[in-house]
Amino acid sequence: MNTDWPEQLAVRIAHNYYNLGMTQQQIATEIGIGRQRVIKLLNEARKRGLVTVQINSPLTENVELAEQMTERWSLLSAEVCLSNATDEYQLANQLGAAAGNAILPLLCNDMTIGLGWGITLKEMVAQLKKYPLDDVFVVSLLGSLTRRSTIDRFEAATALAAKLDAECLYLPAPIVCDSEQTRELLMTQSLFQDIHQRALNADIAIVSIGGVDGSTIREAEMVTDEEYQSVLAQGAIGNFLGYFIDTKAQLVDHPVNQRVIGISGEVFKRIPRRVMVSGGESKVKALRAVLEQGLVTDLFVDVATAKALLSG
Amino acid sequence: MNTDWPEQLAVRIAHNYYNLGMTQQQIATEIGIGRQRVIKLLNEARKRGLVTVQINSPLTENVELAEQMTERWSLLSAEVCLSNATDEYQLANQLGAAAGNAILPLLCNDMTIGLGWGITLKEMVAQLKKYPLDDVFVVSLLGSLTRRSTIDRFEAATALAAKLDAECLYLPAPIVCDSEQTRELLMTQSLFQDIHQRALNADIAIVSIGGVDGSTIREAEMVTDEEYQSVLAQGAIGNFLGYFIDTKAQLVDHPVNQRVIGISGEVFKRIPRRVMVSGGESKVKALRAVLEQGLVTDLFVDVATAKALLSG
DNA sequence: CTAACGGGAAAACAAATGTTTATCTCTGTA
DNA sequence: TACAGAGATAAACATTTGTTTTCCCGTTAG
Repeated sequence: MNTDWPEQLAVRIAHNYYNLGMTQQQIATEIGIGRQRVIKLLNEARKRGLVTVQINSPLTENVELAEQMTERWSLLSAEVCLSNATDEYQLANQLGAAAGNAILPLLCNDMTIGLGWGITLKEMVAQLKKYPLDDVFVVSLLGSLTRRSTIDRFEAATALAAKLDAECLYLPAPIVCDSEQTRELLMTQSLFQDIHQRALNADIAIVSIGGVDGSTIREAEMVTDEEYQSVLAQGAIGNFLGYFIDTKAQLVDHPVNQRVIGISGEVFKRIPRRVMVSGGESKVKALRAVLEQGLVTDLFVDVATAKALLSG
Repeated sequence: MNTDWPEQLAVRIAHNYYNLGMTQQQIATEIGIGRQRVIKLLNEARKRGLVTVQINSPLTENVELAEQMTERWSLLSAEVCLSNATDEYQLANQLGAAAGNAILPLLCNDMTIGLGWGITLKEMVAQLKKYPLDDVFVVSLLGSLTRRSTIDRFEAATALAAKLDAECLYLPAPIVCDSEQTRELLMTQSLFQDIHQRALNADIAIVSIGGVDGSTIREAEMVTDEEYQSVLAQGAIGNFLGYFIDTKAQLVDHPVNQRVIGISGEVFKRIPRRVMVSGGESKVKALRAVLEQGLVTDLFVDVATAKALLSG
């Protein structure tokens, strides 16, 4: 395209500049040409691939994946963490460590933090360092009791509140009630209403997602196996904020969803900052659905999950 | 040595900076850290080898070799040219092309140019583009006639003068006289003296060197085979400015050297700019000797020769 | 021969980069 | 609790880098 390209000269300049660290002016005077010629050749050398900058790190890929996701789903931020996890617990642990560090700067005084539920968030909070704030409330976005016990492996709100010196408000209700009637009854209680309202007005929400295999869901005995199979058959691909959702992140039309103590996607969207921390092959479908609907603003996943998400 | 190094952050910054072309300030604000932290991490990333700059060109090596030679022998300039030559002629041709381009900028009006002799210089001059100057003289540094003919394959002064619109002064004498007496006689001629003086006062000299195999020397029948063998036995490793020199670039103590019409190293050194254009395995020893003695200020060689020179 | 054309150099300017200093917050230690 | 030390930010400053404008010179087309 151009006239003849003085490669030897360009190489010499590039070598002096990048390897020897000379200044462009020095190079120009030494060779006896104008400084802007040095600039031009340096730029062209990069355009032509004569000069290449390499970033040698296993983390390089992570950063690139994070950027692609930020771009694709218009996120405020995304972070991909390295993981060699062989089971769900390890993954939650590693993901939690990375997410915890990144989330702290988002928190400040006089904030209300809505918190989800699950092993990932529990792990994240557990690894969080002490970070005292003033006048902060941590509010459960979902019911917090399971059928099995009152103190369980998945509840994170209390622990987070402790780390932040915050007050903890949690919904004294199961995630999925026994019946629609129970749900109605609970929801009319004024205390319950207060807390629920508070959750809706949170400044930031930190949530995870339940995957298609439903391991956590079943372990917690949120629903019976029969119910679970039934809702799956109805098109459920995961559980978000207590509700079973389909590939469009819409609530599955199934009686179980009528008994959930949670908040719907549309209402959830009113919370300005919505951080998703999740990972694992079983959650990819649900994650993608939630992302496509713009339900979250910030995303933390592991490499494998990021790749899976982007490849769809 | 340091505390923990935030590699993920560094990678992210490096990626944004080098691959995406963002400004350091942009990166700092986007991530929410200070600009000098970006600078520090960027620098450290390079120091740690996290970020690598590669120059992808076969010429890269040439430039590096040239720099090493410049450094090692305190040259004003050096250039190494790529060559795939299989014979002496090709090499002279390629070397000449590179040297010619690089030499032109050294020439200017009102200059006296001392010129050596040999196939390399002849080739160089032949490929030179027309470059008219004013009041320039081209002077032979050596006798210019061989035993074989008056117009020969090695004389370059006339051709150079033509390219430069310069006047050509050449020594109407053989390089090596038949006898010491002939030399004495020639040297007393006033015309001869004039030209010789002129050569000594040249502003720039462009010379080559005769190698240890003496191919050119014998082809030109400068000396007889017997004489050549004899001078070799005396320690000659090459021919510089007509004289046979040893590994210290000193004149070999041999009758042939008494019959040479040329100038000695010490006198030659008075010429401020002394450009050597040469190459080939057979010339390495002689070249190194000349370089070690600081006899030249500028050097043009091919890759193979450069490597050989530096490896000694 | 003249008139565009294009590349390169010089100069002036704008922007980015690097450096220094002061200050602040954590951290570990006495 | 008090106190040095490391690491980070902010601000001011010096230097380097990039861009724009203008001019010169050699080339080329008419």
